[in-house]
Amino acid sequence: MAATAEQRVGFGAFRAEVSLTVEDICRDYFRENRATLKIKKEAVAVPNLAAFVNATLKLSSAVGFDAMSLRDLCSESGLSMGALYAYFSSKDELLTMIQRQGQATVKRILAERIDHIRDPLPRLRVAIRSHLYLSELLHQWFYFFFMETKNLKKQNRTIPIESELYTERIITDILTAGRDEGVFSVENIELTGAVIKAMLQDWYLKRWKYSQRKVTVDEYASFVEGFIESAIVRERAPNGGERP
Amino acid sequence: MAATAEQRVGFGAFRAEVSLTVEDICRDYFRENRATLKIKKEAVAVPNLAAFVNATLKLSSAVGFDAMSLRDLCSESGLSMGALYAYFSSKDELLTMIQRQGQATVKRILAERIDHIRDPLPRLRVAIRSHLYLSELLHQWFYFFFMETKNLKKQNRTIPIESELYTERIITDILTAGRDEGVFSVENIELTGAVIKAMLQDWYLKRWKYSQRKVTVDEYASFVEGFIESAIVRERAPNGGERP
DNA sequence: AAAAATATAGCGAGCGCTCGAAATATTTAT
DNA sequence: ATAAATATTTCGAGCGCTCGCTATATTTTT
Repeated sequence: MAATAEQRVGFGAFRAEVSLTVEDICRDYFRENRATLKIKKEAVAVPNLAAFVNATLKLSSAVGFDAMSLRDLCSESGLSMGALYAYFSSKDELLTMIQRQGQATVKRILAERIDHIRDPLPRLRVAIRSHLYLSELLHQWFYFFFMETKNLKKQNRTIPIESELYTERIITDILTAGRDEGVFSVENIELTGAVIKAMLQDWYLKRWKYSQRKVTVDEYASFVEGFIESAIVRERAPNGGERP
Repeated sequence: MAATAEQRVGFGAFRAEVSLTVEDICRDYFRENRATLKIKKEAVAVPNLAAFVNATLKLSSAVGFDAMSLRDLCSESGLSMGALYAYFSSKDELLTMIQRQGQATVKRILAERIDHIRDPLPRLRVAIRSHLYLSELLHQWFYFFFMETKNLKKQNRTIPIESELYTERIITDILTAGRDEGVFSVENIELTGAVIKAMLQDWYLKRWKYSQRKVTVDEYASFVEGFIESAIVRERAPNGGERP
């Protein structure tokens, strides 16, 4: 019961509320692409898609997408080469699917989380926490986005760039609103947004470091919040960095 | 004359003072490994090593080290497969050489730059600027360090990890000294060091973004300095963020 | 029995790497 | 000084292997 209660705040609450699995993301993909997919039955397709995606994320985080062979991928998935090519017409399509579905999911959830919050300070806090929590929940996806961008074909190169700028834009829009309302003191909004983004990214790029030091995502989130606020918040209330 | 004068401060001055070329780094490598290298004459070996290293950095920043074929590497270098294997016994040895020599060079220059500065605030400033300037000067090397770590064999995996922690340690040691002397107000030194490192890293990981926005390394350095100091410096002098 | 899904053997291409010969530079002999 | 002998460096075609991918046979579902 104590454990359940603890999960009602911070990352635990976030995880419970969004309840997002790889299968969910694959189901979206299946339903959006029913027409063109060779495999017709959802009950068969979705678990198999999830198996391929999970195996891809696992193997390519170990050796990189390029170095991952499709034979290894199939044996990790428990399926065959033939099955793989019934779902994806090429290795590149597999890569593109993971990129597109992942980015779209992240974008959707981020928007859902902050849309209803108006005041700049709480909005900034939720944006920061949501990004960190999402990257914790979908750690392998985030790592994949960053590391495998260079393997994308030209037509898809813009997706991760847009995604990077989209997230940064969320931050800078909040900073602008906060400055206009007089609650933030920000000299250079563009660069402030960039370094906030860098801090958020470090959480999934250096996971080995933080998990070795036993830093939790909630600790990191609180720290980053405090660090940013001490640099940009005009007047701090006595408990400015805390929430009830 | 005006251009020369401008180079006396910031990155221009740094570049002039350290005057570091790829050939210099290759010369170090040649002299340290004279005994085991097949090619004996320095005047022959050093330019050819530099040609291979330059070509490797260029091609692998475009497609990744793994995807770079040795045939492409040779034609980019203007030398043959046979020549390549007279200098490196395997593709992996080429990778290891670039990692080791690069990291050692960075470590050496960083130490040279800060060793003589005692007071925490100026020491922190020089550490931050030196790291940013070095990553600007050796941009391809830094990018290579980060992106190609996963391709290293297990025996060399510890090198980039040590290097990451070494740089972070330089920062956290300064923070600790500054706190002890009462000039810094830092609650969590470990995490503060980690996010400072993240900001330094962003400069070479997102070069496309900053060059597109026409942000210079000196502008970025000044901003990061100011951002960090507004979060950790106890009392700021009226011109606390500026230098004469 | 027909349709849908999966399994497997095999293809051409491109990979890292090797090796004997060719080219070049240096030393020795006359 | 010149030629011969030797040492050093460079070359590139070819080897074995694994890759992404496919054609076809087999199994499972309806």
